Amino acid sequence: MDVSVDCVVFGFDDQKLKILLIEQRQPADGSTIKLQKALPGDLVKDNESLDEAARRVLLELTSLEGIYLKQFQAFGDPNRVRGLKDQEWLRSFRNNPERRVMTVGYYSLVKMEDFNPKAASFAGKAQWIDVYKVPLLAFDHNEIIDDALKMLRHELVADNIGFELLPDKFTLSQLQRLHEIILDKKLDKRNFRKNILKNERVTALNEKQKGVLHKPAQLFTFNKVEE
Amino acid sequence: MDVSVDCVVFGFDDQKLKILLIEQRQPADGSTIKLQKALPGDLVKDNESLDEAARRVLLELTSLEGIYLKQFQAFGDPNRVRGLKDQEWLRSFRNNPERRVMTVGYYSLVKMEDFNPKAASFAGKAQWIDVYKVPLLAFDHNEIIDDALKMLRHELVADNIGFELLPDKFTLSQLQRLHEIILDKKLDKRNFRKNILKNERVTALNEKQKGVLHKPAQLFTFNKVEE
DNA sequence: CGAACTTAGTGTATATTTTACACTTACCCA
DNA sequence: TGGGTAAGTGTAAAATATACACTAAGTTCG
Repeated sequence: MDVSVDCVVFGFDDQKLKILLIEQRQPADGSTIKLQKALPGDLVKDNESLDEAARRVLLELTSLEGIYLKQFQAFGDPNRVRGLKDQEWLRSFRNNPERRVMTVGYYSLVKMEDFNPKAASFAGKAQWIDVYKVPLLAFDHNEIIDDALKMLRHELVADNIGFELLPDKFTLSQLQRLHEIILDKKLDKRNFRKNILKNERVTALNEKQKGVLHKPAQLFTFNKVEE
Repeated sequence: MDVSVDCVVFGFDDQKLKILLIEQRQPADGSTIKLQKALPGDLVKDNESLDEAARRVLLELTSLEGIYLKQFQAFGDPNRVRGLKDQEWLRSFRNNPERRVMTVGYYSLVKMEDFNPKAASFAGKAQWIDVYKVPLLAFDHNEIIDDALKMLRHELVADNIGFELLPDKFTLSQLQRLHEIILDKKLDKRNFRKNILKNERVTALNEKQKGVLHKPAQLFTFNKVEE
C-alpha cells in the first residue's frame, strides 16, 4: 500500500472562506487522462514522517513555513484511490495500475496576505475556491474537505484558532465575520467581543484601521505563546 | 510502506481502567527475538478498509462484535517500526528487513463482563493491564496509548461515552467511579447525578442492585439510538 | 462646512448553568 | 436492634451566557 498526505488549506479573504485546490491528472477509465481539481497532496517519502510530508507539500504549494497544520483523519477505503498522483502516477501506473493508496488528511490555516502564488512551485496551477462551492473533485477529496471543515468548526470555537486566518493586525469585526462565515450563523457583536477580549493573548494595538469610509476600527493582534 | 492498525482496548473492572496488551515477538537488534508487550494490531489487508482492519483485530482478540471503536490518530514516524508484526514479521523480515510501517490508532471500549478470554483466538496471550501502570512497550505503543487516553478523556465528557465500559445495567455510583478514575479527579455526587440524568437516553430500571452489604442502588441502563 | 452615510464601539438586566455543600434512607450483618 | 456502609436527595450562591439599541468617529458629497 502507498501512503499519501492531503492538505486542506483554508484561507479567508474577508468575504469568503476558501480552500486551495490544484489541477491534477487522473486516470478516468484506466488509460485516458482527464483534468480534475484535487487537494494538494503527495506520497509520503521513504524517510519522512507524515507531518514532514504535509509540511513539504505545503511549502511547495505556498512557499510558507511555520503555518498552522494539523492532522485530522486517515482515509483508507480500499477503493478510494487506485494509482498514484501528479508526476508520480503516470510512471507507476505502468508498473502497478492497481496500487492502493491511503491518505492522511491535514488541514492548514494560512493568512492570505502572506500567500504569494508567484513564489510557489505550483504557481498558476493552484487556485482558491469558495469552500461552500467546491466542485466534484478527484477521489474522495470532497469527503476529506467535509471532514476538515467539521474539524475546523470545532477547533475554531474550542481553541480560538481563527487568528491564523487573519493578518497579524486585524479588527474585531473581521474576526467576527470570519467566525460567522465558518460557523454559518450570525453572532451578537457585543457578546462576541466580550468573549474574544477575555482571551489574554489578544491585545489592542495603538493603531487604527486606515482608508475606510467610516469610523476606523481599533486594530488587535494575537500573541503566540512560546513553548 | 506498510500500513497497520493498532487498537487501544479499554476495559473497566469497577476499580481500575485497563487496556488489553498482547505478547509479541520483536527483533531486538535485527536478528534475535525478544518477547515484549504490545498493542493488538495487524497489517491492513489488501482488500479491507482501515476500519475493517481494526474490527477484524478486535474480533480476533475479543470475539466481540459491535463494540465501540474509533480512529483517533495516524502515526508515521519513519523510524517507529522497521519490520512487521506477529506471524507476518518473521516471514517478511527475510525479504525486506527495513520495511517501514505506519499505523492508524484506534481506541475501543469493551464491557469487561462480555469479554471471554477463552473464546478469543489470542487466548492466554492477551492480558488486562492497569492503564496507569503500563510497562515499556514495543515500538511507539506507549505514545499511542497516551494519545488514546487523552482522546478517551475528551470524549468521555463531551459525548458521555462511559456507558460503553459498564455492564448493561449499572448504578450511578459505578458510572461516577468510572469517570473519576478516567479523569483522575473527584466529582461531586449530586452534581454528577444531575448531569447524567438530564441525558434522556439514561433510564432507570425497575430493579435494584443485589447482594451488597448496604443500601442497594437503583439500576440504570443506556438506550442506544437506532440510526 | 455641514448633512448623510457607514461601520465601530459600548453596558445592563435576565436567564441559564455550574458549583458547593450535609443529612437521611435502606439494606446487611453480628 | 444497633452499627456499618453506601445510596439518595435539594437549595442557595456564583459564574456564565444571552438579548438587546443607541452614540461615536470617520468618509464623501453637495
